[in-house]
Order: sequence, then C-alpha cells, then structure tokens
Amino acid sequence: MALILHDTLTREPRALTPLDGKTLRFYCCGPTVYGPAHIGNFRTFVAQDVFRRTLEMGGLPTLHVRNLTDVDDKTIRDSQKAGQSLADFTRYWTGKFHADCTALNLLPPHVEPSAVTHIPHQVRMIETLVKRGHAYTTGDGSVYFKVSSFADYGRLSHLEDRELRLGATVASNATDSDEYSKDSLADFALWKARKPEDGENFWPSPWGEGRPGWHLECSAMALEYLGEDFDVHSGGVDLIFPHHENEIAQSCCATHGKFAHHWFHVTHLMVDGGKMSKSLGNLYTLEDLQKRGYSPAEVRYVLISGYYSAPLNFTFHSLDAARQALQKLAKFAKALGDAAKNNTLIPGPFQEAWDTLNSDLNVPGALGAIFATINKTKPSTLTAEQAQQAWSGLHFMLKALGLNIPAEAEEVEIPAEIIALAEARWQAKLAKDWPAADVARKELDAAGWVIKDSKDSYQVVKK
RNA sequence: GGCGGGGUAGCAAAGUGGUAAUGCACUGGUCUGCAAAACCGGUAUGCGCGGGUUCAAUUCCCGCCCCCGCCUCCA
Repeated sequence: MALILHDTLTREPRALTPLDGKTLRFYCCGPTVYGPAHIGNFRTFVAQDVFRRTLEMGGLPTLHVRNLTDVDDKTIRDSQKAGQSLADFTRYWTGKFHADCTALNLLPPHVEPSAVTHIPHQVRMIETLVKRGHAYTTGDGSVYFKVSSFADYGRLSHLEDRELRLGATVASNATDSDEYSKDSLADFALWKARKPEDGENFWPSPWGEGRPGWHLECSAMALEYLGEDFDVHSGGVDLIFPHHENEIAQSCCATHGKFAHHWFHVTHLMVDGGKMSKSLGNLYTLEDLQKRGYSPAEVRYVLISGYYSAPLNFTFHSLDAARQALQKLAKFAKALGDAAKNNTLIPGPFQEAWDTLNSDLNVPGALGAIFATINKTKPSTLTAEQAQQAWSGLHFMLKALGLNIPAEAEEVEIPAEIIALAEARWQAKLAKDWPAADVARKELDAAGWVIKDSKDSYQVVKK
C-alpha cells in the first residue's frame, strides 16, 4: 500500500512512489545549531520521523537527508558572544540536538551534511547560476540570485507578483541602502561578502572572501546527496516562503532537474492556545519538560497526537493524557502475555490503524483505531495464535509511530523500613485492625509510597 | 490587504451526505473494611454564526465572525 501524502505544491493528496522505483529519497531542513531546539522544532522532526517510519514499515526503503545549519548570522553572533570558535560552538549544540533526537526516538538521517563542510559545493552552484545569468555580483563581492530570471518563482507559496514587486519598489526608494544594494529586494543572497563582524568566519571564493547565504546550503546538499530530482522535501510551514521558494529557484536554475517532486510541510505547534515565544515564557525544550517529570516518550506522543497539517495545541494536560495513553498501551501488551511475543510484525488486527496512518499520515486517526481495537480485544479470551497476532499488530503500529511503551516499572530499591511498614499494615489488615492499617497506609503515603492491594497480596510502589 | 491552516463534548483530537472515533478528565458498577489499583460500563439532539441545495448537512454551496502562521533569512 502506498502512502498518500498531501503535496503543498499541487495542493492535493498524492500517492508516493519513488522516482527511481526503489528508494524514497527525501530532504528535511534541519536545525540551526545555536541553542537548544524547542518542542516546536521537534514537532516537525517527529512528524518527519513518522513519515519515514511509515514508508519503511510499508516495505519501502528511504534515503533521508537532513542538514545542520552551522554558519549563519545567529551561529556567528552567538559563538562570538560565547567566546568560542564557530566550530566549537556549533559542535556543542549539535551534540545537544542529537541527544534530544535520540531521546525522542528519532531515526538518525542516513546523511546529515553541514553547511560549513559543503562550501565548495555551494560555490560551484553559484558559479553555474552566474554563468547562466541567474545571479549577479555586487561591488562588495556579494552574489545575489535574480528572482526575475525564474518565471516560476512564487509557485509554491502562491505569492502574487504584487507582493514581490512591493519589495522591489521599496528597494528603489530606499535612500539609506548602501551603494552595493541588490537590484530588487526580492533578490536574495547566495554569497555574502566578508564583513568585520564575521570575525574568523569567512571562506575564499571567486568573488572574494565571504560566506554562503542560508538558502543555498540546502540546495547544494540536496543536489549532492539526492540528485537533481528527488521525491520529497520537508520542513516547517514557515519555510515555504522564502526558504523553499528560493531553493526551488536556485536548484531549477542551476540544474536541469525539477528538484523536489513533492512538498511536505508541518504546521506549527501552539502552546496554551497561542504562539510559542520566549517573552511569553511558554517556549519549552525537551529538557524543561524532563525537569518537570515528563518522559521523552510522553512528549513524542503529544507531538504526534495531532494531524501534522493542523495546528496542535500543546498543554501540560495533554502530557498527562499522553502518559495515561501510553500506560494503557503498555497494559494491553502485558496482558497478552510473554507467550504472545514474536518477531513477525504485521498489522493483523490493527489493519485499520495502519490504513489510517497511510492516509496522509493521519496519526490521531490511527491512534484512535489502535485504542478501538484494544477496547474490543479481551486478552484473556484470545487463543495463543490470536494473542500473537495482537502482539504483532500492536508492535507493528508502535514501531511505525516510533512509540516506546513504558517498560515494566523497573525494580526500585524499597527501603527496609518501608517494607516493614507495608508488612505491618498488611498484617493489621488481615487482623481486621483497620485503624492500625490506615495509620500505616498514611505513613507510607507520607513517605512517598503507595499500596496496591490485590486479593491475597499487595505491592508497594513509589508514588 | 494577499496566501495558507484551523474553529467538533470540561481538555485534546479524528471523521462522515444518513445521524458523532479515540485519549484524558468526570461519573456509575465490580472488587475493597474504606480507599487506591485493576476491570466492566456511562457521558456531545450536537460539530463557530446565518442563509441555501437535498428526502437527509456537522459533512456540499454562499456570506459572515473568531484563532494561528507566512508575506525576505522563525520548525
């Protein structure tokens, strides 16, 4: 079954079949490594991860390329502020990013190229664009892409000429713009001439020392690892314009290919019903949430629990709900029994959930179908074979969604006095000495332990 | 203003031209000395508002209101 995915460019759902007939090749715009990524960033990366997992579980191999932006205004500025070299600074934040990705159970991309290590590729591309008349140099040694040279510009974002011309008018009227200003405000930098504030961060080029423009890196790296034509390009909705629009323009003008054939954009995460921002104090990192006692798996659950194309409202209540939902999945898996475990993962009784997932990555619909199946499946009534199928189907879906269900509460050391207290309470209970039993239970509670009684035994667990 | 995404129960969130999945919360029951835990149930006459089409609309059409994002380097 082929995954049906909405395409931003054609604005319609389209079945994904690999251009080369074998491997689905896709590019994702990665993070700018100048600080900790927040959960909004991760909504996009997690959605891309579900995308990849869905393809692979469906039997289609992928080639996943995601870049690291390790040179731009922000990385240069903040590395200087931190008194570090750009390389040291971005290495640190790249490490943090990778740790978060691992915690969130994101499959590492097959290729993770960085802008700094692909300067020659970018320079070559600029040379081609200049040679073909799509780019021009300015007096200071910068190079700009000439937007008016690409007729299709604006097709992805559906921006009309009016908006683009608006920029041009402003440019011609600007009195404070420097003497090297570009022809049109819509034109964007491919190569930025070295400036004093860049410090040590400059590279040689045919146009003099400088550094590459932001938009170009993705085009150059996609070309290097995926070729002139590839299947899917993905990123947050905010990148549609100008970033992806510019990528299309550069790439189509520098090659003979069509660049990405399908565009997959993930809508932004909202927090408490509004935009996430530092000033509102509602910008969270994974670390922030872990400090509050939430697991990465719970965060991942929340991030995938909304349709990728619709706004998702993040709240702490939704994290609590995610915790319970994961527990419910874990309980079901456990109730199937150890004998149900097997290595064959097929959707089986969870076929409806799998179909739903393949329908434009409808994760909330798929989760609903998973729970619906669970609710009508009574583990105790299943034959050994049925239990195995249920286990297989559940784990097939969990793998496709990248959800790790909570492990059995690992054996925590229970202090001797707690064991003694619990035992005393149990004996009091057996002796029907209710007051004494209740006192013991209260003491345990105060100490952070809770009693779970069953017919003829009990359990003490940490609160 | 232009473009795009939304407005469904207390919260979150699917879905459909024929009468609303699912998770949380809430609530009833079983169990319990009472609880907790566990298990079994229940809970939207209604899908932003107003019109229209239709035997039938939350689902299609028209108008309006509100929220979010983008409109030059923010996932």
